Amino acid sequence: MYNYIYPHPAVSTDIVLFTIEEEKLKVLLIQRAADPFRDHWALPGGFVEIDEDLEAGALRELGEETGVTGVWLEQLYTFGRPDRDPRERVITIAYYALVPIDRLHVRAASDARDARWFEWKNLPPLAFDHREIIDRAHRRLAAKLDYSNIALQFMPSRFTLGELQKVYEIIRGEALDKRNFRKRVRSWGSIESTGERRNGKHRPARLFTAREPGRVEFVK
Amino acid sequence: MYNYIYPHPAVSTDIVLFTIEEEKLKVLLIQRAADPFRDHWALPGGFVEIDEDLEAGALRELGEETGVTGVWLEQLYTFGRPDRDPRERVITIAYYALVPIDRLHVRAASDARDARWFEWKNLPPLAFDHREIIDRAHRRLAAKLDYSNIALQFMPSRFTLGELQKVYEIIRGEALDKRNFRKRVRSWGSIESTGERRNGKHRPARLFTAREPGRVEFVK
DNA sequence: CCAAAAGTGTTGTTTATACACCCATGT
DNA sequence: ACATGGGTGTATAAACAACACTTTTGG
Repeated sequence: MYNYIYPHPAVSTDIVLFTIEEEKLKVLLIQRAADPFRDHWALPGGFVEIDEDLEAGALRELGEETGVTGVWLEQLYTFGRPDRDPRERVITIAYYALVPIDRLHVRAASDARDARWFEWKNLPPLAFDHREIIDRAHRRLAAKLDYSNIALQFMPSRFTLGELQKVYEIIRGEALDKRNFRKRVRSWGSIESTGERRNGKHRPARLFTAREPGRVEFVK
Repeated sequence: MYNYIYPHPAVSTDIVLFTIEEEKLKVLLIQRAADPFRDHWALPGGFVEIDEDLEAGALRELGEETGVTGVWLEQLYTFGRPDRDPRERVITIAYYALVPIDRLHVRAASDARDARWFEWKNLPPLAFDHREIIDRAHRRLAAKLDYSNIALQFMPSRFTLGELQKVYEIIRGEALDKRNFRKRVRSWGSIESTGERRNGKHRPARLFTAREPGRVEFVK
């Protein structure tokens, strides 16, 4: 039992984990096993331990609840409406993270009944204010496409320029010009050709790789 | 006395309040009257009340400690290193705020010995991780000058284009071209000429006013 | 009449956009 | 042979950057 002279809020982290699968932007949700909002879908997350850094807590919860580790993560916003949790005052520091197409080892675990990817365009009713959190994460992600190389976080270690363009088109919801797109990303200087080729059903495409895979930087 | 089964961190807000005075960018600091860091300078802020919205808490603390009210405010970042406060785990949601040159009614109050403006370039040693918070706020402010009309938050209700340009030059630390600057801000559409003129020591300047004074919006 | 800030357009450069055809492979 | 995505350059438009002189007031 822990005692305080003044009331303390609980503090949690929540993670909006995005990936791209089957040409759709998807968000990882877990099904709650306990009240409140039992059986509702919610963001992975949970209470911050008392000696744990916030980002470490977010990564730990993500790992425990979904088995996903080692992803790129950024603090999004802190949500603290007094009534956002019916149990007690809970302030949550929301993070968002991106996971490459090939790094999906999702399993349900701990206090989650189930963990599943949902299309961003077709989310179920969500617990708490998690819908608002996802909306804000999506706006941030879409904005960052314009001025950073964040999209590389969705790519496996080898990828084609066509695949990278597809990521943009899926998130932005509109087609882009192929030649202009290629000029743009190659001017970043943050990817390089491996010399290899991918054999698909058609003409083989050159494979590229990120020079600094974990690093998101501003580009123009 | 408040009891919890699991330990809860304390949660505070801190506010980086900027103004421009005597052609310098300044930050408001309070002198702590109590341990830890007694007599050190620190950001205004304090613990969030249990039923209080985060932004409301930040505004309340700002008012209590400095007498400043009704300013534009934006959430900056949440700082939560486990050892950032020697007393107990304290997670702080940092905000930054801008106050116009003419709206300074600063007084020390409540648990602050004193409240004073410090030049941003010449800050005293600060309590906690407040230096890091100020650095982040300054980076955000400088970045937002490029793609928003945030600088209008520094302006009184009537101002000249020369004064507005000065704000940019002070924060960016470099001179700007007058004609290009004027083209740029007038293309925003968010200021309008009042028809009045300001009589200074020299040729009178036209006075402008913000169309939506409290509103910060993206511009290109 | 001098000092000081206000006010005002044009030109060149860079950046962004629009646009169409041939290529290499698998079936 | 054909369907499919891969690969490439140029011309136009828009945005940005550089730049100098005249005006109006107070002292």
